[in-house]
Amino acid sequence: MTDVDGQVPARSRVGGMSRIQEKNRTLILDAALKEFSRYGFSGATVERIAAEAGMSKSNLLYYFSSKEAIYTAALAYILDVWLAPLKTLDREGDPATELAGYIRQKIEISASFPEASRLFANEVMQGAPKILPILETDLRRLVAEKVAVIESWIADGKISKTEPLHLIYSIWATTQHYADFAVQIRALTGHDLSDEDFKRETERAVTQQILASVGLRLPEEAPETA
Amino acid sequence: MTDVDGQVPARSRVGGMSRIQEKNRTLILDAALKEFSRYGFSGATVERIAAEAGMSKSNLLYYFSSKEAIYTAALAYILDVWLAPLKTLDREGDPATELAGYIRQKIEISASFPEASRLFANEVMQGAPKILPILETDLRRLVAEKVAVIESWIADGKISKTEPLHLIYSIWATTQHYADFAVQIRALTGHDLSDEDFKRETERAVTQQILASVGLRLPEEAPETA
DNA sequence: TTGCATCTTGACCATTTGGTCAAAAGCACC
DNA sequence: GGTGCTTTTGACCAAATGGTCAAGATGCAA
Repeated sequence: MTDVDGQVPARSRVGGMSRIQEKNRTLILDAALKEFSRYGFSGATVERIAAEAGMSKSNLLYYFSSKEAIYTAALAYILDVWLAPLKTLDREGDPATELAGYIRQKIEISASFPEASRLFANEVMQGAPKILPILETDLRRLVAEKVAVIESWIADGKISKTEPLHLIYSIWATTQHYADFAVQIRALTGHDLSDEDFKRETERAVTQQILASVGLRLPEEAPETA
Repeated sequence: MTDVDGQVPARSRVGGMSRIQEKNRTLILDAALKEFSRYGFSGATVERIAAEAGMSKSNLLYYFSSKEAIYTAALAYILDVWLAPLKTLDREGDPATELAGYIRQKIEISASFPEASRLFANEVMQGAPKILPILETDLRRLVAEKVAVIESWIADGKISKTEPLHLIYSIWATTQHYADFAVQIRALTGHDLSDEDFKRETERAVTQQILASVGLRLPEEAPETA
């Protein structure tokens, strides 16, 4: 996770921060996520973030030394969540199940943290000024690893011949699309991933499509928890 | 195309504008496209757009009354290009050829006007403040029409049963991804759609994937023009 | 060349906004 | 209740930026 941090006021309880600090930093990061994802870095204002977090601008700047520091911290705040699903792709597992699981997680995140998706998209679209280093190291390594997994599936004849990178890109693209372009989708259909039915249908459609592209079919639905 | 316009200085040659006006408006719109797609609406500065267009800020504001007017005009400037490919989907044509053609056009645009793609993505991600009305009318109508086309293909047994909307979304998502997330892709692979080989490979991979999802295979490559 | 509309610009203004600072309010511990 | 840290805030500042304006340059028809 390289440098990415947001400076903590001077001497804090060793190994952690005070209750107040912890609470406020979280409040701020949540507000920042909302603001930055809605308006982008330049469009966001520190004042509004502070208001959303329920404190004065000065106080916010007591916790984070600058707008940039808030932004960077917000990015770091979501990055783990963002990358976690890919890490679960397991070479030993059944490809259909693995891919379906990955897609389910991605869509779940698009549904529950659309702001995270948009923040990330925004950052990358602006040229990834803050996280390019991470993309070039951590993400690159992770992706290379998973490309190898997919290649092993191909080699074992478990899925049809495919360009692993493009497979990954299209999973990213399709799943994130429902968060990033939610407004457009809503304008066209009135639906939204916050709509349970639409979410289920989306997950099914995306999964079916991706699996078909590597010659697989939908795995059996996991029976309801009942 | 609803309202979307950018005000022309007072009395102009009936039915058109002077040479200078035409030239400068184009210069400005090109510069604006670059700037807005790179920094988003708020992050863009009129000064920089003017510089890029090779004129003073005051002069730019002689042609467009405000930053917002430039932005709106830039959106209108790209909107046609943006929507054109979908219009070509022909019910009478062969589904594999039609879809492949559509995908080719989308990727072509992602490659040659990545700024257009990013500008559009940016606008939609910010809640489509300017073009929501267009999405809800023109785009909605166009999409409904093409959904019907796809449904007719399904009814005729030409492609396998699919959710037409999701099919369209995934074509949008995958093709635009290569423009919007170009930086990320470059960070991972060093490649880019400006790379002819990579572009060809991408087009092939995306087409293959989309076609497979509806039970089709790649149509024969059109032989080289030789 | 003159006269007029178009075009172009620098000086200027008001507002927004990121960030500083010193002082006040809380709070914990003796 | 005093002492010293942490937390909180309003007043304030400087830079950036969108937009105005009056004056000057340019192009063009007669």
